[in-house]
Amino acid sequence: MRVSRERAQENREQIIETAARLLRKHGFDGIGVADIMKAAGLTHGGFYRNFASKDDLAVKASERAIADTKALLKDGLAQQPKDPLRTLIERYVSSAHRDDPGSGCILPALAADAARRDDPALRAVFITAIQYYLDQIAKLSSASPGASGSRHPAAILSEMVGAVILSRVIADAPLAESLMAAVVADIAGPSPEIKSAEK
Amino acid sequence: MRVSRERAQENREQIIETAARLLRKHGFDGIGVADIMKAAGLTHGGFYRNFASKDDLAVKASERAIADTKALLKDGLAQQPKDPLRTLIERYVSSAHRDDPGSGCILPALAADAARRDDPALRAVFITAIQYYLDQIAKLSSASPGASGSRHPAAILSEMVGAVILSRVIADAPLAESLMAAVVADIAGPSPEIKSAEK
DNA sequence: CATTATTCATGACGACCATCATCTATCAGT
DNA sequence: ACTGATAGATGATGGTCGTCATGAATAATG
Repeated sequence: MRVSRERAQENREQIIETAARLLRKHGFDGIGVADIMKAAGLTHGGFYRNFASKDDLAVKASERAIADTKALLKDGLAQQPKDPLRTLIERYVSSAHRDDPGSGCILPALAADAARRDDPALRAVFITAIQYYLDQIAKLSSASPGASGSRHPAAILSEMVGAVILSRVIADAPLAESLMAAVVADIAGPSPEIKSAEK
Repeated sequence: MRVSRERAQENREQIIETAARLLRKHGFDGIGVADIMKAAGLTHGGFYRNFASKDDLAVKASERAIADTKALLKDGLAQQPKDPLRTLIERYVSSAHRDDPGSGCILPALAADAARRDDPALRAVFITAIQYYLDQIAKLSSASPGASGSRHPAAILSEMVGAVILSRVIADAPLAESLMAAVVADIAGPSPEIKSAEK
């Protein structure tokens, strides 16, 4: 059952895309190769022609997930150019992000899983993601009129990641909403509406 | 192969203790019932007389892990009564905690895993842990001379949890050390030695 | 001391896992 | 059009998983 080169490449992309979603949703150990292939519209047979191992796919899927997240962030910032740090935080620490780990940042979704494997390639991907966020936060901080100009980017990133993870365990409970609101206000300052109302 | 009631109870405790350690270290899906039992000095046969399922053990092991952490925190605070918030943060966001998830807080170790299961009992355990930390931080914040008196406890807890998770992916790299240092300083203010040197 | 109850070991069960061998159909190059 | 290469389907492999049935050995009970 051979298929055109072009189509084979599309299939490969589809596998990575699907894996990026399912691995973030179910964890590295929570989803199998066969299920990923089925979700990608294929059978498990062709897997090892495309990837050396499941771990190999995990690396490539994580890279893809980061690339997607970067693009998403770029779009978001372009849409709301003023107070970009607030825009980042409000999108990151949100119920939308909490409820859809499959298309969210890999750090809250998979960092704990990645930390348990001693796969240097996988770790490198996550370190790259962290560095990216640190750079981005540093840049946005200096360009923002917010209250957190002086905080270290590592502190802000830690807070963002922790908030999403905690809100995901809490799930629907109101505690999650108040936690997220507290974190957003802590990083970006009180919301502009409130600030103007106080005047 | 019957054993005294007392001994049976000890075995049960041993299983929970061992599970608390191994689950935190390897994740819920990273370690099996047989391995846990073996590490506890038993075979896998007697497991289902003690626990209804592996999920049941996960709940009880998580509860145990929290209880141990509470005791550890209490001891730590008793040893260094001044500036208790700083004491908490310095112990929580440390390379010792980063390098030994098996005896550390369940939140960075297992919250992401717990968030993926829809086991209300397990979630409840984690929510209890979060509430405990929030209460504790609120109490210690007001009793501390540090700079973070006005921050919301949820913001501080998120930052602590995120910092430990991120430092675990980064592992040995110097980036982890600088991240942890930044977070400690962010929450507890610059270290007292530095502060006194500035005078 | 005899009987009963119960803890744990041995072993098996079906399900799932990652991985690979083989085969088939069809694309790519001639 | 013919032929070799190859993507992907089918199916098997050995291993591991959670769970349970059985049995042996001994503590608890009378």
